[in-house]
Amino acid sequence: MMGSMSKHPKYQQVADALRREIDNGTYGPGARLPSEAELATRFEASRNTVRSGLNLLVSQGLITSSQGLGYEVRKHEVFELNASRFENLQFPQNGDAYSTDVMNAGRRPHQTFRVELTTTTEYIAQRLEVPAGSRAVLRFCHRFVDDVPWSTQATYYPDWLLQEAPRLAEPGDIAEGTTRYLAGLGVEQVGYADEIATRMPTPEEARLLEIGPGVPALLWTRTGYTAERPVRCTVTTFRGDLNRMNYEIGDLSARNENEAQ
Amino acid sequence: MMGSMSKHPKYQQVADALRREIDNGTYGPGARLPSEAELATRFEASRNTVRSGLNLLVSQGLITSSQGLGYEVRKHEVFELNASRFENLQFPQNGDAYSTDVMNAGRRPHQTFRVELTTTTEYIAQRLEVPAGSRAVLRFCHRFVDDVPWSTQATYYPDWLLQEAPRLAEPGDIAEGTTRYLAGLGVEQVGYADEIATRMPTPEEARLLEIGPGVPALLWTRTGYTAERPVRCTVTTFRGDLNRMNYEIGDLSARNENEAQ
DNA sequence: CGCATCAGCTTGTACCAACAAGTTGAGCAA
DNA sequence: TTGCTCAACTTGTTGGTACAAGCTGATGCG
Repeated sequence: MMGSMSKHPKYQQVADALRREIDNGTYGPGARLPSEAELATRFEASRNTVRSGLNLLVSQGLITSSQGLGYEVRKHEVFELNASRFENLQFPQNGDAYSTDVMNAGRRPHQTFRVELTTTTEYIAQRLEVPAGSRAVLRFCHRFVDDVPWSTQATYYPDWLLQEAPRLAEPGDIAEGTTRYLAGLGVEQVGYADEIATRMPTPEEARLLEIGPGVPALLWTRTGYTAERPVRCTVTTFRGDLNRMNYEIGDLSARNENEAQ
Repeated sequence: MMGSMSKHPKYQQVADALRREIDNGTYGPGARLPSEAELATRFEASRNTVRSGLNLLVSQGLITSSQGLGYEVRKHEVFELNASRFENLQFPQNGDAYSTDVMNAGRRPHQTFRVELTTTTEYIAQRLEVPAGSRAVLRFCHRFVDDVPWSTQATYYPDWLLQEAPRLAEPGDIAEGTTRYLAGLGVEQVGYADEIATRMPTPEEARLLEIGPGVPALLWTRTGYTAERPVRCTVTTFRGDLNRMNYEIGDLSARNENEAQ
């Protein structure tokens, strides 16, 4: 402790020391860290300084804190999302694929659903190739796994499509699935463009998904096209710490059959 | 100011108020916020309380701070990454595709490169289907755009492959590209598995990519397979605020030809 | 035994003070 | 003019204090 000789600020030394001890297993996933008072003694720092260091680790997603309980090392439990799977399955607007996926993993799925008439943001309008602010139907889905918020999914359909497919604007599920419904009306999707982005969640997103500090959001935008033009744009928001997106490209069929055994 | 009646803590009210003003354009991208002292007066709070609020916005990636200068609203400049493009191009290990991409965008590319013999981490070993800790060649690339760090790319080749392809372990570029080199030796890639994840950067990543607080990292793992087994695993790390990953699935060829015009 | 209370731990919020360190522009000296 | 110094701003760091609020287990009453 004497000759640290470091020109780093003290709160950073605290954070670095704790990070090392978390990395090397001194404090494993789920373990409780010493209290602020104990750390203050150990590092010969004030409680405020120790708090600054801990705060750094919190905002880096390494630990969490709860009043009355203390700090504990975050444990990561990742849920794999296979984006390629939906290629043939069609997109699970009514949550069929989602529900079976979750139940197959031994979890309990739950979702809320609503439909509303809204106007397009710049972002959505650009992808649907309609004027910004034009009318659109939003079908919104809020999904939970074991009562833990998992994702929000917002699918926008452009105004012109509603003439051909009025049931899109009606509240409630479309039993056969929107993709099949649209295909039955001659609107057939031939391809997708996916965009994946990440950023810190907005307060609204943090509330809906119960995202704590230091955890980024993973945003998945899928725009579906017929041969002529885009027909839908889906923005799905995930908790970044609980999800990973997977794509398979090329011919891995032989491999996948192996893994299935 | 009088009847706020809010049970939210004061530092959160400060953060919320500033966030609203950033959202509604009072402070646009790049704008400078009032100083801590001014905000303290306006919100009738101490400097520390104002700092707590500002800190919240910093760790949410909404603003940045610099000593002596003040706080300013972060401006987002996104660089699109088209993952599907590499499907046919082969993976640009020597940076050819990267350099042309960047120069086409009117930017100046720059990269450093090194090769080293290392051992596999659990994560890499699992994807290469080799024992954890086994020997592997790491070809590491650090990329810049206009001298701003852009990405780090680490490609691992399993031990067994070095018997057939010794040049992988030699320092320096492989002129024709590693994929072509391997194909010439009969090691032909037939598919990829991509994984995309996000999390807050480690200090090491934050240093290499100059990632400030409140900005997540975007991790792209691509495992390349021959018909029999994995032959390489590439982990690319991006700044989450500067990059977006794009995939195209299905038949969008007609659309892409249109856009090219 | 069952259960409510409370002491004693934890973190959260809010304030004050002082000084360090980075930036900028005014103003002076060569 | 040019170039340097420095005052006056900015945020960064570190210490202190006090009280609020959440959690847990021990205590003791009924």
